[in-house]
Amino acid sequence: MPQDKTHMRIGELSRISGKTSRTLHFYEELGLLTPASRTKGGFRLYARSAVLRVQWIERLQELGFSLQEVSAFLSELHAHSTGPATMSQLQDFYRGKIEETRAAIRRLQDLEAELTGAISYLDECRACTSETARAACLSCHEESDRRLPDMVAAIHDAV
Amino acid sequence: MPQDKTHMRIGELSRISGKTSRTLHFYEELGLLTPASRTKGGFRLYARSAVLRVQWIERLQELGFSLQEVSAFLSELHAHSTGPATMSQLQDFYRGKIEETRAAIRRLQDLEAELTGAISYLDECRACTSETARAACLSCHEESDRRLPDMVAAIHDAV
DNA sequence: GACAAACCTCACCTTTACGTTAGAGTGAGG
DNA sequence: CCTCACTCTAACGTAAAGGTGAGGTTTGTC
Repeated sequence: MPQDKTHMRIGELSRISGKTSRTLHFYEELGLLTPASRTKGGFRLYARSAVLRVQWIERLQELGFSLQEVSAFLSELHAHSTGPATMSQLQDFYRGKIEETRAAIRRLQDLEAELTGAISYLDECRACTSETARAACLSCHEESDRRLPDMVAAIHDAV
Repeated sequence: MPQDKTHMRIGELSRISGKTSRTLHFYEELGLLTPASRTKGGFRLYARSAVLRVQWIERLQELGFSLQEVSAFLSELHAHSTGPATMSQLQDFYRGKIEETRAAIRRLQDLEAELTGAISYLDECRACTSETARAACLSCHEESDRRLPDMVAAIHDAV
């Protein structure tokens, strides 16, 4: 067993974090994750906190950051960040993305509404297609107050 | 001027849809978009409804569909879809993704909350760092009831 | 010391959704 | 007919985020 409880090799970090070792190597290439040390033989030894770091990267990715962006931020941090400025920079970094995140949420909600609209339109549609031809179906709502949703319209000439 | 008002060449479709002509070519390669006809010289002529089609593709992409998936769906439609079944298939197609979309929204909302939490934590943090050293800052909330957010913790050992 | 499992460093492969020339042909106005 | 903007096909390039060996070394155990 690895005689050092405060450090782990890449396999363990991999198991804990759910990332492959290739991925961890890759993060290292990008400067996102550096092993605390190495064995004499060259094996990477990670601090326990590396797990946090990997999870952090994962979250940022889910927020739509690219690994490049994360790496750029970390460099910036190392470059001209003295003490408390770090926390301020972190805040700016997050503030920058939160509006984007909200916009993404709104966009998805709009799309969800469109989907729901199309589905319910098609529900009505189904009711009248059972005994009518498709050609009739395609216009069966024409006198209805319901407008043909774009999500359905785009398919009309498709078939 | 192109003497046919019901058709347009790729440039116009490109302008209207905001996609480059390369993109439209690409869609065609994937079977997502077919010109209604060609000029004798070989220029693509698109129907007006092509605009709808392109927008539809765009929406599906935003919903997380890959172009392959869209193309697969269209093939399926062409293959064994007779009349009204089409609309039913479209419905299934949409129903399949709506749960995923909702999950994506929830995920983003959670992340947004994490971001907000981190930002406000750092707000408090800033108040006390003005006259204390960074080392102190890093633990200045230790006795507080507020837990150190993961989004902040991961950065602690980074610098 | 021997062995297996884990690890190392290259270095090329994969997918997605296009971008980017290259070289040639087309269409409409003048 | 000329010209110029537009379009054609074909084919190679790109970026992101790893995957997949190859060939060799280290660790820890027996």
